Amino acid sequence: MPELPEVETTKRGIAPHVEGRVIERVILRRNDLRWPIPRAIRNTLPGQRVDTVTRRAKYLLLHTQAGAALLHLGMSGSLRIVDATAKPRTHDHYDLVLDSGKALRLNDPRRFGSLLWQEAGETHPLLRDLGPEPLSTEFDGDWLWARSRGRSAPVKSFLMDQRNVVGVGNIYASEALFAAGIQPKRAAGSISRVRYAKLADEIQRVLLYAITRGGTTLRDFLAPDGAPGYFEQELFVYGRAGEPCKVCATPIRSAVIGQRMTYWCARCQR
DNA sequence: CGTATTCCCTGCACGC
DNA sequence: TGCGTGCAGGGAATAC
Repeated sequence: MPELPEVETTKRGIAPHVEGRVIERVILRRNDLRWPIPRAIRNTLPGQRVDTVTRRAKYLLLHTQAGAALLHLGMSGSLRIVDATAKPRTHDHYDLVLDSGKALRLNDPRRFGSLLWQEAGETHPLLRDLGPEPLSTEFDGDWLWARSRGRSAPVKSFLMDQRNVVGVGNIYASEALFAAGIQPKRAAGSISRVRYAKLADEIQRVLLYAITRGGTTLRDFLAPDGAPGYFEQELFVYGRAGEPCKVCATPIRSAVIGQRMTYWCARCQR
């Protein structure tokens, strides 16, 4: 399940193969993923040169003179650079065929991913209301603190709301809250400025660490498998219900918060 | 406006 | 061995 570190790793993996290349043609093996694939992907994108590849939240943007293709991996998507002639496998939904003889190919079994189009000079509606990038300078504890005043929702749900900060998915929300010693069910508005400073730091630390780890597998973008950005044995709470806390040995608890499974240590997190 | 719930989809773990 | 069931998850849409 790609979270921000995986998407960032994917960006770094594909950029050298895609930037400066012309997309010669687009092969769509179905007309929709999460949403219908817009006409411009078929009509406008072919023939365009990709100037840069950037990331916004969990979207990858392939920028061209005419506009940008927006690629989202959903929860099961992965992108690989393949030979354009390579036979597609099950769930290979589209190819962006490059003038290098390679193709950028999406595989996405659950089809929660998307392929959208943003006209040059415009911002796609789905990107309009997004909060700050967690690794940017505009994101810090004061931002979270100010945004959370008067909010009764659990801090974990608050963190996963893309309007407050983007890219903090289910795994990293649990992990960052553990690292900051904050109980995930606590109302967002009841947490002090000082504790939000710690939380913001931990969010950045956890994400940066995962990106570092993902970076070690960048070469695999030309190989069959994707690149995980984290390793199970390095998780402190996620997926460890009933197992001993790695810090204090108290059994890790779990509960559904905001329709998402959440893990925490009742002793380390208050 | 903020919060809670529903929905999309498939692979996999699990129980019989 | 095979089948049915339930669950997971990003996040927009919908309901309240």
